[in-house]
Amino acid sequence: MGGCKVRILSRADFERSTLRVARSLIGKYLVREGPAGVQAGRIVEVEAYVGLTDRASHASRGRTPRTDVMFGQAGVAYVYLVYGMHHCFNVVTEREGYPAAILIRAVVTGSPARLIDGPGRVCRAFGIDRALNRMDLTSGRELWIEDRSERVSESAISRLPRIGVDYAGEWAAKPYRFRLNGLS
DNA sequence: AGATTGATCCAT
DNA sequence: TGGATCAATCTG
Repeated sequence: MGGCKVRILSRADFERSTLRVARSLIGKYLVREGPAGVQAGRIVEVEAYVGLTDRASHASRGRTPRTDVMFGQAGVAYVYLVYGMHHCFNVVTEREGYPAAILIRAVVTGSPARLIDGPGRVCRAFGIDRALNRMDLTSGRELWIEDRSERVSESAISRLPRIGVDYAGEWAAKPYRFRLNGLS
């Protein structure tokens, strides 16, 4: 088939408004090149964490050893351990000095296709852990995101409140979660 | 609903 | 230095 271009997302793709990048990540592909070979998953759910004032964001309490990566260069991985057990994978966005990132919450992968629903499950399935924290996702090595020229219409995406951030007051209700409609 | 698990952060 | 907290998941 002609016209089916594949492009690895570049720094410039991530150096934009986090909400817009989050929206655009739906339908892109997370690709992991590891010891077990190459795996790819179609991204179907993400959450945006935007700036110092976003009380749901780890960065809302300032720049610390953990959140430092969120203040850094866009297109870099932010991977952390939550509840002592599960890893969560994020992509850093926006200009340097502005803390923001997008959590990858669900992908569809494999044949037959199966939904991997939940950030901890995504990391487990793709072998992502803190060893990949601060990795440059634009290098085309180990971990990156591909645009495979699949258009996803606005009407195919729901905007919902983020999960597990009830502590964040009014910020908990903001529709910063983007999910593809029609998933099981 | 309750247990799990350990890094992180801040106040004691 | 101690302890509350946590962007989750599994089992019942």
